Amino acid sequence: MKIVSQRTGLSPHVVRAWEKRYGAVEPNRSGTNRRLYSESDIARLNLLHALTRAGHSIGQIGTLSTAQLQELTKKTIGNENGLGHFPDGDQLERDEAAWDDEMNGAIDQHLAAALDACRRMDQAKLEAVLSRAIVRLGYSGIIERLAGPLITTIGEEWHEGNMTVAQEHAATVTIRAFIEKHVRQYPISHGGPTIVITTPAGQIHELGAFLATAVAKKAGWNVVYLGASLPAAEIVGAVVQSGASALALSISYPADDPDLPMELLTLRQLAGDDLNVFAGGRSAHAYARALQESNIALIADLGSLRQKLLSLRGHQPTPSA
Amino acid sequence: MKIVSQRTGLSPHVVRAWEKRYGAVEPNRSGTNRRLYSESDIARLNLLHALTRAGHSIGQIGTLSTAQLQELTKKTIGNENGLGHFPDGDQLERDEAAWDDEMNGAIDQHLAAALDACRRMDQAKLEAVLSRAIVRLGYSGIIERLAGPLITTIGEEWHEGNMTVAQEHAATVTIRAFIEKHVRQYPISHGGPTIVITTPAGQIHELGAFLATAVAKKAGWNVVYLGASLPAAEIVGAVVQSGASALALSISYPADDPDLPMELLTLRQLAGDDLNVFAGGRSAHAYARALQESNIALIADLGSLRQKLLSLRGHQPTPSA
DNA sequence: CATTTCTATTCAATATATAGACAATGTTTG
DNA sequence: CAAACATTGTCTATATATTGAATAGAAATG
Repeated sequence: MKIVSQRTGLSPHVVRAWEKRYGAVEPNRSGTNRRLYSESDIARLNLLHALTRAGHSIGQIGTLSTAQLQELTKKTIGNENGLGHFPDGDQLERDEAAWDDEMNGAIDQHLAAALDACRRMDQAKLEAVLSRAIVRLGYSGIIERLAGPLITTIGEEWHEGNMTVAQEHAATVTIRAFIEKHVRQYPISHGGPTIVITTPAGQIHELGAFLATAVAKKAGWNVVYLGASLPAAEIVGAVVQSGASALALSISYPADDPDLPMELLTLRQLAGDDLNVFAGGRSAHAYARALQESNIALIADLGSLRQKLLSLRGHQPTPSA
Repeated sequence: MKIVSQRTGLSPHVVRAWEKRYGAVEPNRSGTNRRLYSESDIARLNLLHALTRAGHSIGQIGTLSTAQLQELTKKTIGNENGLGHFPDGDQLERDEAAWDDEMNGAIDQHLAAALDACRRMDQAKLEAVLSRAIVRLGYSGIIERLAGPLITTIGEEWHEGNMTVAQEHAATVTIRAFIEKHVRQYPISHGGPTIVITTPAGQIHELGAFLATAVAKKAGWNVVYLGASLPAAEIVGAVVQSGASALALSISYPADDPDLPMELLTLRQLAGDDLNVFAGGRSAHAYARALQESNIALIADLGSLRQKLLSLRGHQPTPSA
C-alpha cells in the first residue's frame, strides 16, 4: 500500500526490507499477494520510525513487541512536546552535535530545493520537497524549521524584488495546502481553550498566521482562523463571538505601516485588558514599541508560541467567555 | 447514467467497470436493460469515490458493505460527524420531478445550515455540514451545487452589509480547507496541458478560483494556482514560465472596478492572441463588454468550465509552450 | 437519424512483488 | 592499522496486478 508509505514517511522499499529482514510487521496478504496493512501495523511502523530516528538501530528493535516499543519510546523520546534532550540513553550522547549539524545541513538542502521549486513555480515539485522533508523533520520540525524559514525567505526575496508576486503567490498557496493536509490529522480538541488567529489590517501575507494555527492546534487549542488583513473591530468581534481567551497576530509585511500602531491600540481598547494577545512574524519586532504600548506580547518564533500556548493552557484549562 | 456520472464525478466507463469487476453497485435494470440507479446507489458510489481519492484501492473496498465503507471513511478521512443519511426507502427512479425537488430541497437545507454556521463563525460546524453533504451530493455536486452557491451568497451578504468581514473570512478559509481536503486531492496528470488559474488585480475573493482548480484538475489539466489579486504582467509571466496553454480568471467582487477592463486589455496584449483565456464568477457578466473586447470567453458556471476544459483537452492533447 | 447506453475487449499507465546487488557506515578481528 | 564482516538504506531488473480509459458493434431512445 502506498498509503502506508505516505502515513509513515518510509519508502516502500524500506518497509519491505524491514519486513523481510526483521519481521518488523507481517501484514496480511490479499489473494494476489498484495500486502494489506492494518491500522496497528501502521502505528507500529511509525513507532519504529520514530525510534530509529532517535538513534536506535532497526535491527535491535525490529523484533520487539509493540508494548516494548512503546515503553522504549517513552523512555527515549519522552512525552513528545518536551524539548529537553535526555541523553542518558547509551548511544545518544556521543554525537549529539554531529547529529545536530547533519540535521541543519539537511534542512538547508531542503530549503534550497524548496526555494528552487518556488522560483520555477513548480508547485508539484515544491509539494514533493515538503513531503520528503516531513519524513526527516517530523511534523513540528517542518513547520518551525522548514516552512517558517521558507516563507520568511520568500518574503524577503519578494521584498527585494528577486521574486515576482506570482512566484510568491504560487509558493504561498502550495505551502498552505500542504500544511492544511497534514494539520488535519490532529483532531479538534473540544475541551481546550479557544484562540483567534489572523493578521491585522494591511498585513497581506497570511502564511505566518496559518502556520500559527497548526502550532496552536497541535498544542491543544481550539482555533478560529480568519485569514489575512482584518480591521481591529472585526478581530475583536470575532474574539467576542467565539468566546476566545487569546488572540495571535502575524506581522510580516509591510514593516513600516504608519497605521498599524493605532490599529493595535484600538484593538486593545476594544478588547479590554483581559485578553491575551500575541504578535509574531518577520516584522513584528519593527513594531516593538507599539506592541508594548498596546500590551501585546512579542513572540520570537513558532517554537516560542508553542511554549506559550502550552503553559497558558496549563494554567487556564477552561476557556472563559 | 449521465446523471449518475455527473453526480458522482465518475465517468460512465468507470461506473460500469466497477460494477462488472467488483460488483460495487448492482443497479436494477429497466425492461430494456438500462441501469436504474437508486439514491443509495449514488451515495455508495460517492463513498467509494471519496475513499479511492484518499488512497484506498477500489479492488479492496469495492465489495465491502456500505456500513463497512462508512466505518472506513470515518477512520481514514475522519468525519466525527455522521456521514449523510442513506435514503434506504428503495425508491428507484420513481418520479424524476419529485426526486429533483427533493434534491433541491436537500441542497437548500444544507445551504441554510452552512450559512447559519458561517454567521455564528462556527468553523467546526460549517465543516460538519459540508461533510454531511458530500456523500449525498458527491464530488461535483458539492462544488457546483453547494460550495459555489454558498460563496456567492456569502459574498452578497457581505456586500450588503449583512455579514462582517470576519465572518466572511472565517467561512472562506474553512470552505477552502474542506475543498482542499476532500476534493482537490487528484494525482498530477503528467502530460496533460497546463492552465493558470487566479484572479485579476483588485479581485480579492479567491474561492471561485480555488473551486475552478478542483474542476480543472478533475478534467485532467495540470494546474498552476496563484491565489488572488495578481496584476496582468504577473499573470502573463506565470503563463509563460509554466508553459500554460490556458488561463482562467475568477471575477466576483468588486463588480464595478473601473480599472479592470484596462487590466484585461493589457493582459491580452501581453499574452498574445493564442492563449485561451476564460473568465467566470459572480460578477464576470458585469464586465461582459470588456471581456469581449479582450477576447476572453465568459464562462457561466463551473459546469460549463468543466465542459470547456474537457473539449479543449480533447482537441489539444499536448500543451504547446 | 443522431445520440445514448450496453457489452466485450483491449490498452497503457501505475503500483507492487521478488530477488539481488551496492554503497556507506560501523564493528570486530588479526 | 588493515582486513573482514555486519548493518541498513537504496537501487536495479523483471514479472505481475490494478485500474482508468479507449474501441467497436449492437440495441435502445427520442
